[in-house]
Amino acid sequence: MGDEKTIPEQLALLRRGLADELPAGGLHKKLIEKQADGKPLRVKLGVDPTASRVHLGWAVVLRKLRQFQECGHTAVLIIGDFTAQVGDPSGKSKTRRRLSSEEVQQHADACIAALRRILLPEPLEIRYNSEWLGQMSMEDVLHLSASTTVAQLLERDDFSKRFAASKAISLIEFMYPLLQAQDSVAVAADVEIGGTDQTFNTLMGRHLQHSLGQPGQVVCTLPLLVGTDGVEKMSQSLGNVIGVDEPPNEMFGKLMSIPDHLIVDYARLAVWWPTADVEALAVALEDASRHPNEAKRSVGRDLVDLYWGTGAGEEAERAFDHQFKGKGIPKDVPEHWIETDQVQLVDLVASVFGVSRSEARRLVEQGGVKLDGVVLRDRDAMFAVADINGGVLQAGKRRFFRLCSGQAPIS
RNA sequence: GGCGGGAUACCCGAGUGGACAAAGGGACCUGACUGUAAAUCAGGCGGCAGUGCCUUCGCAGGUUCGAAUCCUGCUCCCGCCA
Repeated sequence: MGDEKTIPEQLALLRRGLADELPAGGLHKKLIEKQADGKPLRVKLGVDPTASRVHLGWAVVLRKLRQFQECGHTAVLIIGDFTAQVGDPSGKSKTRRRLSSEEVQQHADACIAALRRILLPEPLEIRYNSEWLGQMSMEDVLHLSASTTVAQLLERDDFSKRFAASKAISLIEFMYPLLQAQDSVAVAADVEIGGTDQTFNTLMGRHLQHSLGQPGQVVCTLPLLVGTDGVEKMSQSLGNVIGVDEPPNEMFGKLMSIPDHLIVDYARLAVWWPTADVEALAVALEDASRHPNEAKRSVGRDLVDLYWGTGAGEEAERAFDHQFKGKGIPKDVPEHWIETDQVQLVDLVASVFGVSRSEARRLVEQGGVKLDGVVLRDRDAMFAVADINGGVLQAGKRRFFRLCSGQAPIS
């Protein structure tokens, strides 16, 4: 499809934002080899459906995969339905809970839809690794195990740390890198993309390919995106994520709440500004010629545009200012229907926001509850529903519901 | 197979007969400040109730006026030696 990019052009794009390229210069070599054969690269990215939501952290590697697609290479997306049940120990200091196959299947379905938001439909190959891993016999497994040694596995940072600290390392975790390596063999990957926490696993793929006489894949690692808490890597279980399918206002708002020191990372890895722009931004923030708030807005607008189309960012920014700067009530507020005639404040708050009555009581006592912008402090207050019909009840800064009298229309 | 250690609220982690809904920290929530940033300060953080009640300290029993704390059995986890 369309105009071929030259190799230098490709490299400029493909190397953007990379944390590492292993072996150094390997990408260039691969491109030349493959071009000589007249074939595109097979670029592997494995995702384990351990979570149901695709967030900006995943998007980092997905975008990179897409960039390969844009250069005409084949994206080989591996859904780790088998490995998800094994549980990659990467970066974890403790053993991960194993998921059931039902959970994995659900997650996989939910994820694929979101993945397609980022990847191009062509050239794309989607494979499930149960296809080959699920078929292996004990003999195959033993054969696979023979390709590496305990000493090699212990080179992995988190393994060695845990080992040194007398923490548990289960055998199943030990196997994980081998399984992932087997994926590379199965799809004959030329390149594998992963986060920096995948360095060991991806190199194991290269190692295994070599020992089976396959050309070894080039490994491209990308920095891990730090989550909205500014400390941990973005991960659904830590609740510090921005989902790629979040509505524009949410997305923009969450981006505004990230710590300042992450602005540059997000510009580079979440919005993929060109390298020069990212560097200029970093300098401007450093010498204070650019205000962090303004820079963040700019990144936020671009982020929202990226997922919701040009113009969506500006709109989200306006809504943001209205809600938080102007302390206004947002435009689109979910409705909450009340079927009784009278309600007591605490009951109302509890049912509207879905919290316990104790929690509701606290909110009221601490001045966190407002009706149409007016603080309500009397926890015993009774309201005739007719009087508050159409009003907007607010808890804290960001929870809003429009009160409606009567029965909710069937949806 | 033997020996030892452990299981406390979302997480880490004190508590070894009453004053324990259970120290402390983190996360989180609310308020102030502000750029919905950071830092800081104040309050909160099982449930129900106008301060009293109910459920909670791996599970099941028991001792006691009274147990997270003592006893018995069980489950699970970890380490060390073999």
